[in-house]
Amino acid sequence: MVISTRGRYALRLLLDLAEHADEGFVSLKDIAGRQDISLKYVEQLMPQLIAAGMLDTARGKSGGYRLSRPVGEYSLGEILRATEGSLAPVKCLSTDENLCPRKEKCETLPVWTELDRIISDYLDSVTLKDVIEQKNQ
Amino acid sequence: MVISTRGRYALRLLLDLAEHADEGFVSLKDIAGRQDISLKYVEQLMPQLIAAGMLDTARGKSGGYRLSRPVGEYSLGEILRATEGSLAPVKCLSTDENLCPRKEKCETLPVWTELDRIISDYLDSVTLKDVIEQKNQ
DNA sequence: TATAATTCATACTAAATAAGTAGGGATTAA
DNA sequence: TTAATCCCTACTTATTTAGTATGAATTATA
Repeated sequence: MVISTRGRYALRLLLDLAEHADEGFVSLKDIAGRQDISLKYVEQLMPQLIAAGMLDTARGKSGGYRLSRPVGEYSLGEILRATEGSLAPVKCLSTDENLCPRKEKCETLPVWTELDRIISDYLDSVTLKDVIEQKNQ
Repeated sequence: MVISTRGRYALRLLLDLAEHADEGFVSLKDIAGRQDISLKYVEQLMPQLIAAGMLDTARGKSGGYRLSRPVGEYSLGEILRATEGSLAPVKCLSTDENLCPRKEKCETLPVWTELDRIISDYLDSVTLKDVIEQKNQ
């Protein structure tokens, strides 16, 4: 799995926000309810999305979240990278670079690198807007 | 991670066999030694590769393994699917299909389906021969 | 100004998966 | 006959994923 629950939930959460963009700040409770996801779990995804500059927030009563940009300006790559940390399909490519001692002579590394590029290219090319309009293929 | 140690090891193992194809049956001990992988761990990958018809084996003393086809006829997709079980980038796509109750109405499913297709297409297009000749890009 | 609804922060727990070990049986060339 | 090999199954450990729990800080609103 390149993409775990964190990334999938984050995406659904941003889509929900996009679809309720006219309602001002939307509370996580509402989103979690609609999306049928644990409130407490989703709360943990927020800091990373905020750090990535994807959301405006309002604290306190009647607070909530709001997209900070037009929906066409969120790529899935950005969203998933923010929540997953990495989209690398093999361990060799993620975490710290000097991990694998075979790196230099490894015959398979070029394949992983290319696969990684293909995955990233695709996910970077699709935006929230595309998903909402179902222009994914 | 789409691809875990199992798949990476299996690939290296088949590459090693390809590069020693002129030596007849090659023992796992030799391969594991050269590739610096635990013999006992690699032994567990073999049944799946054999079941997939990728190898000829000889049991008993001076036995071992041998590729059963020309190197150009092994795609990485086949190798990795045999050892990993699935190459699906999200859980929604693998295991049993009726897993997710949101399946019907899910807005994100088309993206995962397309990503899955892209990954499979690439891995199915590269063969052991390509890797050996470093024609991966 | 009190209160209830919210975000925000941190720690903990449980479940699942990945990775590796271990022991020994079956087979067969030498 | 023996040593080297494949083959089979069970167990163990480490890592990651997923989810719970507690509660402090903030703020609109009654």
